[in-house]
Amino acid sequence: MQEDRRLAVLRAIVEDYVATEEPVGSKALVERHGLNVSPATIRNDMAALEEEGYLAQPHTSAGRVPTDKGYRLFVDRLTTVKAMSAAERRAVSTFLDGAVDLDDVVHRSVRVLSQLTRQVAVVQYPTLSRSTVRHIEIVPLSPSRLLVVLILSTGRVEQRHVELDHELADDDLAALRTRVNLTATGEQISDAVIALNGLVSGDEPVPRSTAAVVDALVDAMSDHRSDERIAVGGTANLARFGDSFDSAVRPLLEALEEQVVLLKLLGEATTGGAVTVRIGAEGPYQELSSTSVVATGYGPDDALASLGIVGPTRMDYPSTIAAVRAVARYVSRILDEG
Amino acid sequence: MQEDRRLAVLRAIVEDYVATEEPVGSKALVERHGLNVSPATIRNDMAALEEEGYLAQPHTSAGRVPTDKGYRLFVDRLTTVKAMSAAERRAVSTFLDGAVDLDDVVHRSVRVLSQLTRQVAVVQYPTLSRSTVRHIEIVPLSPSRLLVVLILSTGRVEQRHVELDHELADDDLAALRTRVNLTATGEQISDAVIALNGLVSGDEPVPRSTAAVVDALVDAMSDHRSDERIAVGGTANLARFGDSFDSAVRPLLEALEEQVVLLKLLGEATTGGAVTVRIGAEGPYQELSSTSVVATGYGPDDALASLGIVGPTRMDYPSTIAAVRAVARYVSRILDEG
DNA sequence: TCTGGCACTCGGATCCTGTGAGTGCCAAAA
DNA sequence: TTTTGGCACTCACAGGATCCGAGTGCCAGA
Repeated sequence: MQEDRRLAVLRAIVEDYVATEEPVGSKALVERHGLNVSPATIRNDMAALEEEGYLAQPHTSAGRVPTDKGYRLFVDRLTTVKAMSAAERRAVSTFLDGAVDLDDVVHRSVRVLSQLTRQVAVVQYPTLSRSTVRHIEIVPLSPSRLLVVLILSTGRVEQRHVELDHELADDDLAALRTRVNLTATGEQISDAVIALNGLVSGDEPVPRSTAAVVDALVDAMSDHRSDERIAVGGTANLARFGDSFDSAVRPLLEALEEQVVLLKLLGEATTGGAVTVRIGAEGPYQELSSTSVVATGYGPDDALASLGIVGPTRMDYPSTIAAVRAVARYVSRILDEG
Repeated sequence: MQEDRRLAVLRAIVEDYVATEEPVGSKALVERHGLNVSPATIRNDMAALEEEGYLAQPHTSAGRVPTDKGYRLFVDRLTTVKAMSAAERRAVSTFLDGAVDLDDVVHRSVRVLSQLTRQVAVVQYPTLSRSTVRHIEIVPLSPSRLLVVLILSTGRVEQRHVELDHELADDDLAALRTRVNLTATGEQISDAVIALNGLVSGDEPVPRSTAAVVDALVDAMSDHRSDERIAVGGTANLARFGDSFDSAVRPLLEALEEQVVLLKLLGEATTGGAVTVRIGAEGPYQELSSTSVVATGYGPDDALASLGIVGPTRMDYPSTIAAVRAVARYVSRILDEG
């Protein structure tokens, strides 16, 4: 019985604190929410919640503020999913539908996500490893110089230059093109790498040009650098941090520069289909103790790559989660169609 | 005679202020620089410089601070170009030489530029209009669906989907591929657009598939959206702004989100070969009155696109200019070779 | 034209104080 | 056992007063 009320108090505190950005006291709480008890009762509850670690006091004579643990409980048990308005949903879909290619999809997603949440948005480009090969093109730049272009199912394009130590006739080039396409087209990257390597590892020797082209392709397919590509947007929203600039914004700006860190933050999200929330110091990054990450996977099985937002622990989790989920769904759908 | 000394005083003040970030007074000035006159003399000079608008006082009993006009004079007449150290030059060249494709070149440039200058770096992707067509590829995705890939001399790749209202035989596809390549390959974008349009505007009717493919190509070639692509890096350096967060960092973060604004800032630079410096409120953007832009063109004739940095008016102009120029040169060279 | 001297200014640091929001605790009521 | 009203207490913060010193402007003399 009181347990229920205590949770209600916690929820109310989280909501108020997110809205006002100020520690919330017992009196204000009873007034703003329809709690039919006196402030003193609330004080007892708050003391209990603080005892259990869900609340904290900035200083003795101030209101309470949720701790990471408090937010965690709020997110896990007290959140009623806040659906986006029809207008918002329409905005997302029309904006994303206008995209012409993969780059455009990613950039538009980052943009719409940062505008919806008013936070810093991060979108990872589709991972190479989950793509299939759509087509391989070999373009002669000069008699002994080739451009190898790898087109993936996700719309991603990788290119590599190949220098030959001998000239290659047009016929041979065409044959090579046909051969690699027959070998790799339609395959998953991992399988394509194996199949291509099979081409050159047989008993009989292969032309050096074939070996060079296959090398370039395998290199492009195993290029983890491009797995790490990321788009960031909405950094202007960092200006709303206002206070705690040095302690909060600086490390965040640094993290945003370090793609590896970002990927790790997002990475936790790709497991499972749901939206993942990392609150404050829950992750491995001490410096980001006052920021939360809301992220999820997208694409087939939500496993193609991740997207999400980074913001202060003090954020509106219900709406943010809804926005992240919605954008992920639309992006998945678009990639599926395109 | 005194004129010379006054300029020396201005230079000294700019240098000291950039180094210490504090208004500089007459006494400190004579001590730090080997000026063989008394503080009182310097005070007279400073008063004169203030009269002429090169200096300002934050408040009555404080030292002097350069005005925009003061920085301008410093940059235009008092700057001895500060060459980069051999180590720095080597770092730039080895780092940039490691790039594998255009994206990589741009990202690495942004990175090295922001690290050298410790400012926010901005690099514009090579403009479409200055590129030539390297190759056009047409890939059948299904009997009535094509992927058109446009490969440009700068290494840029654009792709478009084409839906046909009829099926296209392989032979026809090959013929079409040959035809558009013969028409456009090697041409400047502007000429290629004209030539391609010529293909379909003759008296005799052309197959609808040809028209559709040409449409897609022309669309990709006239896509100004991709002219607006930009890479930004080193935002973490904004943290060093420290004071004046709201007045300086917020508008800057907003500007960095708005590619149009950024392009305009950089855009002034592409004219002429030299490094352009915009100081404080010299540009059209009131909000950026406490930031300067140091930029230059790169590529053939320095006209392919722009790169540069954005930072506080109080910055080390000589080194910054040297760094921007050096990076632009290396990037130009790499694009030329690649 | 430069210099030393001198009075003056004023931002910023430091300390003090009053105020009020908010707390914890206790005894009485429910 | 839980809730409530009362009451003393704490403490951040704003406002005011004071002091300090870096730096200036000006002037008379070198």
